[in-house]
Amino acid sequence: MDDSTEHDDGGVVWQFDDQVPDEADRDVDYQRERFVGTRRRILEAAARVLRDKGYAGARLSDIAALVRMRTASLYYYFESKETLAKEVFRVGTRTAIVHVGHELDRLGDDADAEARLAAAIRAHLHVHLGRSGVFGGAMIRVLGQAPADVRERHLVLERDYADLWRRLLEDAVKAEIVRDDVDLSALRMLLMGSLNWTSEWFAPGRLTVDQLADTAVDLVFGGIRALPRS
Amino acid sequence: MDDSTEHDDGGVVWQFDDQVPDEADRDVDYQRERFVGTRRRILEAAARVLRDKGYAGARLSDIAALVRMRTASLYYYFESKETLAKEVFRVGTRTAIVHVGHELDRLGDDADAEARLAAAIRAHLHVHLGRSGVFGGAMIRVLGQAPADVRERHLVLERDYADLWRRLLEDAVKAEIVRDDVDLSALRMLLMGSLNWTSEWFAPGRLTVDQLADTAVDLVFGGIRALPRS
DNA sequence: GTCTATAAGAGGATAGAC
DNA sequence: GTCTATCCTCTTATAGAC
Repeated sequence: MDDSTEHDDGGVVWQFDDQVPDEADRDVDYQRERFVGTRRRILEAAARVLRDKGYAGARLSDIAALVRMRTASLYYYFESKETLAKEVFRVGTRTAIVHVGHELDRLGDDADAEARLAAAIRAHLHVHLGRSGVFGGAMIRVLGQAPADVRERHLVLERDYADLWRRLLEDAVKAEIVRDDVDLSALRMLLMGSLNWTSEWFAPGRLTVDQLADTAVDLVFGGIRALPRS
Repeated sequence: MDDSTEHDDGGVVWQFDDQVPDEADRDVDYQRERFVGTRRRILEAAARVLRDKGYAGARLSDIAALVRMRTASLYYYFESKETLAKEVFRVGTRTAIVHVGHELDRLGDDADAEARLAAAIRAHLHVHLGRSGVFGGAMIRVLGQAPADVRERHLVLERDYADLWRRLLEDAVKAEIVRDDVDLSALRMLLMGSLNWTSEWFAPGRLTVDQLADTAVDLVFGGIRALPRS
């Protein structure tokens, strides 16, 4: 087991990347777990506050209050607000990459391009709308207004995720599952928009996440036009 | 002519709502125009800064700098940061409502439901991606993190715009243009997400706004699936 | 690990000159 | 109308006790 651990969330496993400070004396597992656990609670609180208040509006005191701490105590876990935010964004994107990748692996390589694309759509929605969807929501809403430093460093990861989707779509075009007469980048971004925006409006109730995912897959592939009577 | 004036923007007419302070002595048209013009330049600068920095991160000094003023001078036009932001959001939504409505009127009532829906999609994209698309971008990105007061007051307008789309879609379902086997709210929000998200990634270049709009209409109606060889 | 106390600076807002 | 000067509050971050 490497230094990345798991936080189960209805199938979605959030990709924290728990780094214990080097200098600290943590040869006792219990201490390590405690440290890591608190660090995560802070990250989750930070994600929530970032999403709701924006980057500048997210006060460390709000985050601290959510985990019942004083502001100053946060500095035991993160060196600055910037570091904390960077980590929230990293968790958001890395989780999406890993979870979508995982679901694709589960399908196996012999699954057809349509099944793979559908699985990716479902997985992406589960990441964004699951119990810990705050990370996705925070990233989507706030990344664009974070300091240039934070944003630029994150572009690398973002590109990885974009590449994943680009490949999925290219494969689907080659397999003649997806039409080849439209700009594939535009198609991809229109699709991502549709999925990402769900975190702005969806709340389980009339529809479950699974039902929404079914609807999305259905509409994405078939469009909204009524089929002619047969 | 009422107190709402026009700012041409490639077909999209931004709906400013220029209110001259009551107390002021503005019987000279020239003075009024000057006041209104400056007010708009401030609103546009505010929209840009809000979009790029978020609500809390948008400094009045940034906005003032864009219009080459000192921060204090802004208070001659707006009583607070909140008032200014409220007005930016109002311009964003009102413009969308008016412009989409206008384009629908141009079609006339005898246009079929598909043409009307397509026109609305195109109009929405033009509002968000036109030269003054900052207003739409600002609203979409920032409304969710604005103070509760600002947000709640804006919900009324938002609802008007949502109703417009709801009606368009319901009509299209009745006309058997749009399928009736999926949750119409989900369909509407997936569509809006797709369109709204464009302001996060689209830049005219490989595609023009018109070409993107064509692609979007095409994909929304027909979906991404390749048609079987005929 | 978490706290209290406090330094250091930023940013919204007001007063009043020009 | 726009400016300079200033007030006041809030927020990040550090120091050091427990």
